[in-house]
Amino acid sequence: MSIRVNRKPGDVYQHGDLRRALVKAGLKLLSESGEAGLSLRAAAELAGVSHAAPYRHFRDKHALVAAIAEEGFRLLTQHMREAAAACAPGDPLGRLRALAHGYVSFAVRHPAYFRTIFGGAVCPEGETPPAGLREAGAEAYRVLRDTVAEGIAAGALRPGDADQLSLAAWSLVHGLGMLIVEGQLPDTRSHPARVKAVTDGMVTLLEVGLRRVR
Amino acid sequence: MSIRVNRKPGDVYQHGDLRRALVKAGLKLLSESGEAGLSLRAAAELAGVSHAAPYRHFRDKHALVAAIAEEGFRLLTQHMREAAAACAPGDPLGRLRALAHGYVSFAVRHPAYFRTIFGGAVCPEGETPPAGLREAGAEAYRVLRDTVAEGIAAGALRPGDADQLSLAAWSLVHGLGMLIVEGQLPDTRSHPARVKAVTDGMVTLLEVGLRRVR
DNA sequence: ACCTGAACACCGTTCAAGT
DNA sequence: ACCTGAACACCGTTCAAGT
Repeated sequence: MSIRVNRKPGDVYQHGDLRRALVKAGLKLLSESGEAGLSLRAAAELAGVSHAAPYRHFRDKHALVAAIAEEGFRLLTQHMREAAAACAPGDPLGRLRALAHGYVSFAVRHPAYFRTIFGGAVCPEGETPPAGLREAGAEAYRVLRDTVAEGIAAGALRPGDADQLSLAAWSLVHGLGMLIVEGQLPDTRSHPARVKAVTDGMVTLLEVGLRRVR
Repeated sequence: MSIRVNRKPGDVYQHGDLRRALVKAGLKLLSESGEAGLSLRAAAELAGVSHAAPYRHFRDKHALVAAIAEEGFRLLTQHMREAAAACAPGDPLGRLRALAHGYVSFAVRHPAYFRTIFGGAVCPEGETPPAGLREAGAEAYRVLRDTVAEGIAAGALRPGDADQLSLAAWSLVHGLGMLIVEGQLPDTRSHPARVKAVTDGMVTLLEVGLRRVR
């Protein structure tokens, strides 16, 4: 048996890392050409392999897209965490607001990632997304839920089921992000200031609604 | 000039109605095979014409999908109206709740329509959906906004900007519908009772938040 | 074990040609 | 004016064959 050590100039991935290289290529394709530009063959070409090679690592295109979406979801979670980190500790309402801004601003800044994460290409229609992607989603949800629970415990939020409040908050920012990205809110499309204002207004509404009445 | 009166057995559309026949074929494909089954060629075949014929009526596939989405949006609006009609007049809060249930239940019952209406296939990425689809969206929004305005005027809802409240309500139900349809809420996927319960809880939360404090 | 190249069925789009 | 049929470039997927 021989292990190839020298790679040809065209090779852009390390031996054994084709899977990772394909995911990275997919993210690049999404950034540069949008969802329409994401094809299995283009990802293979970017990774420097034949169009059939990806099938060694992914059962079908859905599986590749799901892996790309999982990576995108972790970027979204990181984006939310960073937005919240700028906030003073012990201020769950401010943290909630920061998470909301982080979520919506990620959607606006990376529309192709956002669409892919929550799009139907991730698995056959009618099926549930694969475990890795669901776990990435659960991680993002946990960040939100922890903040909501903290807010309830601190008495800043109206007492209630933390999951119900969290799901409502998620639906709110997710719906807003989707409507903006899909062009249903023409005023906000590519008007960052308008996006921020609309998000702010909506978060204020959420806060007013969820705040504990004193 | 001659007008063809007799159609061959394979013809399924009236002369001059190919456009309508293609939209109808598209809706059928969506219902039966989902988004993946919606192709220009399949729609043409269902309508009984060659794969090149649609280009007489639609500039490209985006234009056909947009026309199908417009029709789907009008079905969604009708679904909302019917849900609200079962409600006592002069009860804006109940009407708002009915609209929310109508919106989410349409998403669950017609996931392929819902995905297509708000999906990226409706126009090239980065562009705004065509006028017809935007008007269909504006019509649905008006139904919601009128109810919100009525609620404010009647003193049932907290005073405020009707557009801001309406956008928040739309985002909430849209986000919930999307998360369910895309399989992000595994508990609700194909569990109608659970969907109803979750929607109900969220609408209650919305009501509590928006209700005028007495 | 991992990848290649040919092959297949499908797709969107264009265009000369037919009526 | 409206549609057809061939053609082109692309796609996902499979499979025998190579190392």
